[in-house]
Amino acid sequence: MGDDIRRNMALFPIGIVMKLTDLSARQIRYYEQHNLIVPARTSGNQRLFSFNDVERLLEIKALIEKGVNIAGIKQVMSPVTKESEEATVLTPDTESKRREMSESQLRRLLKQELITAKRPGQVSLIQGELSRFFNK
DNA sequence: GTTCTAACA
DNA sequence: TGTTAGTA
Repeated sequence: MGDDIRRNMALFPIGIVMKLTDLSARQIRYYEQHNLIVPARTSGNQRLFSFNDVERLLEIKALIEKGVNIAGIKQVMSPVTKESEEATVLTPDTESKRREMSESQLRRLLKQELITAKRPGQVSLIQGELSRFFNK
């Protein structure tokens, strides 16, 4: 994937990201403090977001709207890793690798369900279930 | 005019 | 989370 460089290119300032994601600057900065996103900085210390950052913010927004708190989002979203592929490949222990695989698959499934679930009647149920795992 | 950090009548 | 203050 040589296209990654484009998606990771830091391009827009927070003002544009606000319109793109419909999130407040306060929220965007807050999510950064919790390492949900790691935008680049200009020499003047101003944030520069990439397409990847915007996508992550949109996922975060979707989860927030589902009633998931920061703690929950941290567990559902994969941490900001740039060479996650390498880390996985370099794992020599086959067993631990399998365990990590199933865990990441679980996270992906859960995230998909959270973002997909759109039925009003089930949202509250999902929120209730999530609180058992994430609220602590 | 925009963004940044820190803080709260 | 909003919002305001004082800068850069």
